[in-house]
Amino acid sequence: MRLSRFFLPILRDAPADAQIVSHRYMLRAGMVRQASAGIYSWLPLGLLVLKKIEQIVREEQDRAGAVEMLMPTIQSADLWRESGRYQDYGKEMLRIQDRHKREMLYGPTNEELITDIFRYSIQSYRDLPMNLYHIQWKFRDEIRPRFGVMRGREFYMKDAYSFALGYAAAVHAYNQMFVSYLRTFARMGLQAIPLRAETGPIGGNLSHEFIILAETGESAVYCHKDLLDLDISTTSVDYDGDLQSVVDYWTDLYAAADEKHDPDTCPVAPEDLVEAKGIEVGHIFYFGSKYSEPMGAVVSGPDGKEVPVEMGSYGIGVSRLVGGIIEASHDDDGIVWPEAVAPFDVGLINLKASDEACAVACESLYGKLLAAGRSCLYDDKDDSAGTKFARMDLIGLPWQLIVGPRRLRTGMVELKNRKTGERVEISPESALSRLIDQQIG
RNA sequence: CGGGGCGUAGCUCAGCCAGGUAGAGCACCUGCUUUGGGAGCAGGAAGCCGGCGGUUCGAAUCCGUCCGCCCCGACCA
Repeated sequence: MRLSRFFLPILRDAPADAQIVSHRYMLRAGMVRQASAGIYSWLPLGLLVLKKIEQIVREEQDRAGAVEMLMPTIQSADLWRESGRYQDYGKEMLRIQDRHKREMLYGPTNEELITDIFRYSIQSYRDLPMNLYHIQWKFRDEIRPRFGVMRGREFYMKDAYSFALGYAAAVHAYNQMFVSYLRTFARMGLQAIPLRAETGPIGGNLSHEFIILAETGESAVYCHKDLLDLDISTTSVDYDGDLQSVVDYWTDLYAAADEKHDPDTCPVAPEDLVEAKGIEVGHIFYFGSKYSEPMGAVVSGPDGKEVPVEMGSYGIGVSRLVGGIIEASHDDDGIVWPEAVAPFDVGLINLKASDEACAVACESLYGKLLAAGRSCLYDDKDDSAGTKFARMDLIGLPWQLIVGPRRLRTGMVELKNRKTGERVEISPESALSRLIDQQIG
């Protein structure tokens, strides 16, 4: 993408509304624009990141055996009356009427809808287990939306729903999601910590939330320091095999949210205890027959008798992750995208657009990067060098390929790593081979 | 929903206390000079001062009301 043809409304000053760093950088980098309280338009740069995250989530869900589908944003109130949640959910649910005065709602979650689909289609235990997910916009009319996309009212979420016969199978489905969440967040360059959690309005009796550590996180977290060093990528995972050992490995070490942590009874020695701030990016629930029973989602078991299916639901806040990753990865100059979620792999800077040699060199590099399958934002604008550097640092692409007349006279360009700040003077050919041949992103 | 605050140009803000016909920086447009860390000079365009009502000869400024937004708290992917 040529910057001259892209839509990247950079702000030099952050709007006064934005308080936390991710919100400020998202606005300054032209990723989002607020439409109203807690509701955002996703501008091109933000959408690219949102899609990258979405795709990683999708791939890991698929890998874990979940099957993608798509449910609507608008739901009928009738289903929610069946489960009893039409009353329970309260004002957080946005209720609307259609022209026939039918009561509708903008879905805050989809347990009812998926249970309805399931009961209509599945009658036999032979079709179980099953895990269906979708990635769709949700709306929760938060009392106080804040922190940009971190706590919007409208948000993009992956939600999966598992159906199983019996407790053991249901827990296996739960464990599958548990492990896939660890993998999902690890791929985004995040260290996620699973915390035993309350089940809240979703219901049930087994639940974990996944939080990532960031200084600006909303809640305090206490955990054993070794938990921060666990790495799921070194564990080979067989989703059909026994996952309990993996789950145990990740839950044996102490980890507790602020409200559950008691310094007096904490089993971890003070020198091993880490206190940090966290952002919740995922939450999984096992809730048995809470919905299947009232809604009549039953299957015939091996003995021919009907039993309600055991369910779980599993959410990842996709749009929240965009902000969460920035919270976890930025510096004073701007965002520092992990390569896996960066909107472009490479930022190509032409320091002097009016210089013929620079333009020719940049065009060549740009073409070769694209031909090799690398995404590249080519800054071909006629701005001063300082402006270009500051802008590219702000939007945080992992690699900057800098072409200026001074170095080009000796046939060299410069390659800068956004994260480390390391710059090397290098030939264009070497730069290309480093960007293309090496596994980046 | 309780408490606090703010709405003036795309963004950051001044002006309001003490009423007199709209300001700055950045961004934008034109020209020239610049080009390795947010360039310089000159010129230009841009605002029903959140809406409505009131007081007044006169309201961005004072009063009332509504709307929007932000922050703190209780709730949440």
